[in-house]
Amino acid sequence: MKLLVLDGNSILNRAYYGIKILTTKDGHYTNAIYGFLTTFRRLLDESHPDAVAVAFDLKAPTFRHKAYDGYKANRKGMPDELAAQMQPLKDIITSLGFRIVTCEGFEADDILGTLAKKCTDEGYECMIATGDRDSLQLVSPTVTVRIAATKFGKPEVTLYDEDKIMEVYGVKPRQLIDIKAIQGDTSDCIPGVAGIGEKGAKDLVSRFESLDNIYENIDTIDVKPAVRKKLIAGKESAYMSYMLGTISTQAPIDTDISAYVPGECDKASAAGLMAKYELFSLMEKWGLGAEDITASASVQDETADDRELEVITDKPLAELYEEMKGKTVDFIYKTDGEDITEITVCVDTNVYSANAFSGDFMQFIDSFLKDGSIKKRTHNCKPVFAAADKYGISFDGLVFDTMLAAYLLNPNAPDYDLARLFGEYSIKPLKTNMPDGMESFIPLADKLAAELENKQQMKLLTEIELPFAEVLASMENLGFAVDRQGIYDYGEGMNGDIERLRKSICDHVGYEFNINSPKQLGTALFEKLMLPAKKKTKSGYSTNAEVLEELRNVHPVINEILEYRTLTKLKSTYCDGLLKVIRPDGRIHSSFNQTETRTGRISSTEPNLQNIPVRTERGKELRRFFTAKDGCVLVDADYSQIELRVLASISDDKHMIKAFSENKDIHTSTAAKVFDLPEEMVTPSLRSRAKAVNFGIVYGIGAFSLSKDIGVTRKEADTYIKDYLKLYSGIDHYMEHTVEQAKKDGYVTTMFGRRRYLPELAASNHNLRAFGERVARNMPIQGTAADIIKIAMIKVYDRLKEENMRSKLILQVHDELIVEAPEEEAEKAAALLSEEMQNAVKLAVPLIADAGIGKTWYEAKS
DNA sequence: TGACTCACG
DNA sequence: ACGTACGTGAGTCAG
Repeated sequence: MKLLVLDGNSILNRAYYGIKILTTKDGHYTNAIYGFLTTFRRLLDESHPDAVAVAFDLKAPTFRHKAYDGYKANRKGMPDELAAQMQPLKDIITSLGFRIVTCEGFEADDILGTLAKKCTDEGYECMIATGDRDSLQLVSPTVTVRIAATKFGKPEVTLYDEDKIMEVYGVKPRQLIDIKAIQGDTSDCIPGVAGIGEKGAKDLVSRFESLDNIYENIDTIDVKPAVRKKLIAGKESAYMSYMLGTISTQAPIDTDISAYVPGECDKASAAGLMAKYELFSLMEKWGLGAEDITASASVQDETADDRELEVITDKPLAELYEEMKGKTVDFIYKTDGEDITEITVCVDTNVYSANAFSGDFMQFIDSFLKDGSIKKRTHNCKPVFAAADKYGISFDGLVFDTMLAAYLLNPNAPDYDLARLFGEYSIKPLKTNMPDGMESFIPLADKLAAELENKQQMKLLTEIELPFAEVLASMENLGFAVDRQGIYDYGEGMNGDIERLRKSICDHVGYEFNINSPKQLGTALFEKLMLPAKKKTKSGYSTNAEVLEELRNVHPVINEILEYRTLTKLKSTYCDGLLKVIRPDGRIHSSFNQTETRTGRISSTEPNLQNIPVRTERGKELRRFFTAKDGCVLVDADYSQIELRVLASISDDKHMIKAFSENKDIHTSTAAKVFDLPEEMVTPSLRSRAKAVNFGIVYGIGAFSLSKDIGVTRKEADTYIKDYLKLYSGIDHYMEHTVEQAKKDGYVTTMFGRRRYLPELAASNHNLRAFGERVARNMPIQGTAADIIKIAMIKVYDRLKEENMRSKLILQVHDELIVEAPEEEAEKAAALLSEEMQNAVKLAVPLIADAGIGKTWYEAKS
């Protein structure tokens, strides 16, 4: 018989601090539950116990604070975010069939001790799993301790037997109590012997065996007089500490080991709970599947959908197409990354599959996709738009996309994979004679559609995200022409400078080292050259540009390091990076992700074309190699101050609206107001401070960060902000109102109904909550701007098509659009672009977009 | 894999 | 008492 005993509280605690905060979409914290169950599973798999007990302290344990927490230390309980996870975890453990043990007046440790002793008495093996080291004293030939830690979000288990303890501590397990009795333990309020610490205690016990031995021979043992004196003075305290430090083996609990043999797992309730806490990745590990969620009570009480799907295999595709006309059709598909290779469609309750080997597959795809009378629902429409675009067929009649819908419902989700969505939304599959995914897709689509209606986001989906996916697909297919040779030469041209700098830097330091390693660089600068270290990071000295900037005048090597960093960044990320992704057509085809950001912006990957250098002249040069194909030019237009205009509009601030309506330079206008000067008197320096304040306001601002940004004292920065908010009282009011509303609703929204949930606002952790508040202030602004440019892009795309122009939209960089236009169309395209951008939506202030034309991105950017 | 750094809006 | 602005992606190092 083998018993596994878990110290529930300490493992939960370790899990909580070892895994970054995780919440479900409605704000339940789950990171500790997740970590605990991962560790638990691992322990079971590694030790194969016959019986399992999970011990918990009865009252919420006091979270151990370090001394500087002062008098509050004893009153501060565990963080709310952790306490809230306790009961759900216990429920899950119970439903999995395991027994939880608690005992009034005894700690979890004592339960471990009692069960370990009982096992020893009965000749059983006992395995203890815990997060802290107190239990190591229980180790014996038949009792082992596994110290479970969670590092980098992964469970780590270290096994301690007698040998390992001897190796680490140099003593036998029982002697750990003696050491503790002398050393003490502040976190457990064990005094020990005053004046003797870890080293001294270890030394004494390893030389003289035990506390008793030491005191019995206190006059004759070989120790320094000072130590002897401390020992004598602390004798009473030592013996009291010994008692406090000894784990009880007498807790009045059920010690019939066979009573801890796990019972049947109640799959339905375990799966129901895991689904409720969105712990889908755990379900598989615990042998639970989607069918178990279905069986769970939380799903059963919902109105059952008893439609039954029938898979039909022998209908000619041409007939199938006829059958679909005028109906709503659900389809899911597979691609090989390029083309659609397989499609499954559902008409009424009949399911049909076809793949690239079916006779008239392409013909079918063509007629199916282009027929707008067929209303289509699918998951992830962009690749379908891309494939259709590639073959020159149109894709019409799309009315719903579960991926985009799920993103709108909650942009915080880790991904939008179908399998995860089935779990998250507790989907009960329809009955079918041949499961292929459609049986779950249909109820998912129905459910998401109902949710979107509920939250009044259906328009956002059908009028923005769905048509926008088509625009993105087109941009991905088109790509951006580049001058391969130009990029290559530019990169090669830097090699000499990089090597010269590398040599010189190593000469300054006095030895060869890897400048790319922040660790080695930190050592070189702050230990070898003894430069004053400003900031520290978790793992050492900070060497970022901000820190180095301040050391510029301290040592000539700093300048070279900064230059080295700039050049190697340009070389590796941009030159080497871009050269790797140029396709045979001479163009770079970035991927645009529509469901990545929490604000509604898109992101660009492989490569990221949204962070091509522009702020420095040397970096900006790269844009000379982003060109238009022969006979074409680039038209580039960007919004002027779109976020501040959005802010002026949604906050309805009369001063800011006035400034924009009069087409004023907003930063100058702000400076004039905040510093109480006529606009003509605003110096560039004052303007740039005002600019920083405007930025700060958009980001949710703090006086400290603002002061750092513009180099004034914190107090001055604070005055700027106060004055600003007094002058722009509409903004002040808006900011307060938004945060208040967010706390009430749990989410914020853009002008177009895009949402972002903010579980952080309910956090007890001050920093986390403050972060939530900044996000609450920023997201509606950034998100509304993102909505606006999406609308503009759809309009530009449609107009170019309508007017039969050959100009094409090829890139978006948040507030900037780039069109590749035949030379003869350039002027018209530029006018069209600015016009559609400016008229995308109607705000309380005008939207301004300036367009430029040029052969390269460098020249086109106005 | 996470931490650090730095490129962009 | 605390820590320090919003949103991204990529390259590099080191454990």
